[in-house]
Amino acid sequence: MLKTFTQKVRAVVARIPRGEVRSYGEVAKLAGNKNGARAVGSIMRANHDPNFPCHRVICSNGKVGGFNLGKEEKIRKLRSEGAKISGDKII
DNA sequence: CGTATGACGTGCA
DNA sequence: GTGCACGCCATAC
Repeated sequence: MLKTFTQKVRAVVARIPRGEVRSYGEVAKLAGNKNGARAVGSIMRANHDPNFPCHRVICSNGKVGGFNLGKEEKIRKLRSEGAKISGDKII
């Protein structure tokens, strides 16, 4: 039973289809807090699960945002899944 | 409980 | 497009 914001966020991010991306704000909204974009970032940063697709969460402006292993690695993963990226921005 | 920090978002110059 | 200030939320101490 998902009741905490963190758990909901994890569930939402886990549902993101391969090759697709979702902004922190969108995830936060789907999780219940439309203004919890920053909280989502904190949760993602705290998560260390390599099996968790936290790399599919980007900024609302199209930027890839950040990543524990470096944004370059994040971009590489997204590209591997079929996402279109120009520089550090999603197309 | 209060403060500081951070993988954000929006508005404005 | 770029840079800065403010607001928002979760977590660590």
